[in-house]
Amino acid sequence: MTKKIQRNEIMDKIMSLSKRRGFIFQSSEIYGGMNSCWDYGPLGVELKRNLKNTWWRDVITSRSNVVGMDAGILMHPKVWIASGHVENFHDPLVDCLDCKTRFREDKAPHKFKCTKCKLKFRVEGGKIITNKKFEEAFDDLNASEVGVYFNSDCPNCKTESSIVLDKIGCPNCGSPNLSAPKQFNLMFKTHYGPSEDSASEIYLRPETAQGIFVNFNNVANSMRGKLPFGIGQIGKAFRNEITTGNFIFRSREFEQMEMEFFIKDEENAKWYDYWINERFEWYKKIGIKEENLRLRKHENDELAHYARACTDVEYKFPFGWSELEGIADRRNYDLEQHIKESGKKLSVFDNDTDQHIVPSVIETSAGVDRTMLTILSDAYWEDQANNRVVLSLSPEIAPIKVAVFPLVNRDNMPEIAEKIYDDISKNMAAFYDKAGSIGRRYRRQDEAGTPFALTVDSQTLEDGTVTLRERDSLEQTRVAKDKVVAVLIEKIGK
RNA sequence: GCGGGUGUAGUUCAGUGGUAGAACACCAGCUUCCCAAGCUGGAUAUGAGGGUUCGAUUCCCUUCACCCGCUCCA
Repeated sequence: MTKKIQRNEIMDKIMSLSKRRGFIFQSSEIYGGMNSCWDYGPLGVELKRNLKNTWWRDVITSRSNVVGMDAGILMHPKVWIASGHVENFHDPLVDCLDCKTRFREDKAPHKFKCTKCKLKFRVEGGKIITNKKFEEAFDDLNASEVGVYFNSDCPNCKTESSIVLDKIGCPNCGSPNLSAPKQFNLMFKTHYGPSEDSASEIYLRPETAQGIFVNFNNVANSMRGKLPFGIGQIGKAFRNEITTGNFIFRSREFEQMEMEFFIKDEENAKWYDYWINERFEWYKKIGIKEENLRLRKHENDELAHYARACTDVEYKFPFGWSELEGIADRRNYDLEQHIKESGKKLSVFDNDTDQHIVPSVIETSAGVDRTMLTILSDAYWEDQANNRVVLSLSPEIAPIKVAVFPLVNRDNMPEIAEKIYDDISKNMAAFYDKAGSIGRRYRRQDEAGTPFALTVDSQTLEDGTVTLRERDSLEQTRVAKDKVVAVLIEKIGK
């Protein structure tokens, strides 16, 4: 109980800080807001850009065998037929009319019977289970649509509307009193063309990955790709989620950082392990505390049908452990699907075997916004001893690297400080502030996550050194003002 | 979408069927030689729409948003 209250408090504090300091605002706030849509403010956008740049550098440009690309959000409708999203990207949900819980219909055990003949069967996990005597009766029925059996005709004796629910059902209260299942398609539809009636209906992409797969030949040819090689991409994706929430954790418009690493199928285990490790280490590298990170391997029953294996990087959010990134062994499912649908060859020539092969793929799929929330939650702390709120962002991703202050607004200190600020801001994101007491200005920057502050004081007038103050330790050292850029660059470590 | 809770300033909260208040934050000035000090002044709010009423921020209805749960995933 107390735990729950504490959790909410931390999320509330992060949300409030995000707004106060200009990290994240609610979308369209002056019109009452948009359900789980969020905008990034001045500090948020810098943090996000730094995050994406770090990913781009560490996954793409620092590797000789990975390249980037940027596909459009709008794609040919057939892409989503091939990928399986049109057919599979929806959830049939049922409401219990008694206890009001909603659940996926195929997750609840259903038992049906015919009121005339002796037919009884149950539907569990998308499969019809019956005794052998009645097996043939079910040839034409689709086991995944449990709802169709309510009041349906008996497939055995053909009596009309004779099938009733025998036993159910609601995984929560056990009641058989359920609503008809509703289908929720999770893809955003829109019209491609200015006139709605003549325009074709297309989708906003629900993931960035397919933009990579459909460009496989283009990229492989232009970069002369030899296995193994990867293609990465950062971009927006859209899903009409049934439930959203937890601040920016799950929203309908979100940004992904995805990389498809194409390999020979027999090397799948090696590269799968390799990327799990790489990606896990990356989160530590951007400053996330190791004790708040873990890997979770998917059980066989939660794997997508095409996936051989999947492991999530999870973070311990204030609301609990949740997924940040999935590393999946997708075999060559996606390329094969596009080969089938488009009729084009999507393969590379393997010199070892003198054959064209359709490579398998290890996918790393990370959520930008989730990582943002991770960074903010992980960096947030309250320094009781010094009565301050601090975001301990790593210098590399901090929106502002250094703040420059005159200790007091006289004796030429503001002018000297402004000059230092001008020099620094040519090299990195800096911030100049002369308003209020020095302590207040330090506090403001602590909340913004600025790792360093430089203060011009009376000693500066004498010997040309300034105070360098570190955010987390509050330690102060003196640095010659013409060396600050070099010192800072070294401390930021880029 | 369903159930429960909540909407008052930038934030966190008071309060009232009759002029809406505080703290912190913010802005300007003074003061100030290193960690939210002080003084003076200032700007800013009842989520939206409708109803009842002489009068609604308060009561009622609708709607929107946020939080928690169900569920799902990046």
